[in-house]
Amino acid sequence: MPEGPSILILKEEVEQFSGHKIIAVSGNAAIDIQRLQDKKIESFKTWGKHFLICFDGFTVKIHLLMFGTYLINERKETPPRLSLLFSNGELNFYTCSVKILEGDIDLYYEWDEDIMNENWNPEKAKRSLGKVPNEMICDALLNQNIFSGLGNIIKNEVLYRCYIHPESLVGKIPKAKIDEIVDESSIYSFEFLKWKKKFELKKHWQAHSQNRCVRCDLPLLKKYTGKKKRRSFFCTNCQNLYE
DNA sequence: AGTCATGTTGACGA
DNA sequence: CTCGTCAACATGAC
Repeated sequence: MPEGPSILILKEEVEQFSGHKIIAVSGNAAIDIQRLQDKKIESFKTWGKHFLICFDGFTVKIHLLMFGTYLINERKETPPRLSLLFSNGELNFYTCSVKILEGDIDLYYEWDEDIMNENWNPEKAKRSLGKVPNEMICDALLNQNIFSGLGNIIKNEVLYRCYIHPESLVGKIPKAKIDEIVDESSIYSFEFLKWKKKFELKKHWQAHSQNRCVRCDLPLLKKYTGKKKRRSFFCTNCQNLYE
């Protein structure tokens, strides 16, 4: 379900509840959910794939992992992990991780690591990449403390766009190419967001889950790459391997 | 019907 | 102690 852009869509969809009081709370989340009863939501925030419900003094962190879903003003048959009722509607989360972060949320997150945050700092990402020269770029891109919000789809599309083989070592990739990858990670994420809203995301995939290179027409290779062993789709003809 | 996937954490052993 | 590996979680698309 979620990479960073999908979580931004979630945030947009629930803004109608920001500032509202929770008039009933239920669910099977492993936290003291009654604590949310009658509390007013100060704001919704996101840090990459983390969805944050901020209250006075604490924050509920929701991570949808691979299969998490949510419904607004609708319910499923299965019991919700967390269900919030407001005077103007309801918000239900299923099969997700729910945790509580105590105190000031700014102490938990470096907002400038989030590739879709208005304060995203690409120079910081480049510095962080400089510290992991022996990692494969496919792993480094998925590192949430360097590219918060970047997921496997974005990884594959960015590397394809930049002509970089996923198993390239970070320290061997020319600096200009590193800059391009860093910039493209944010650019592609916002295109992902735009296409996802129009329900036409998959139509625009050039590498992820694709069989053939649209540039040279050769078959794409599918391989579980790097320490993270996530699926990579790439063209060994068009994407350069730096090792 | 079995396989696989937009993800992360924690346990365990070398 | 640290590293790598693996299980666990859990749903829906094909």
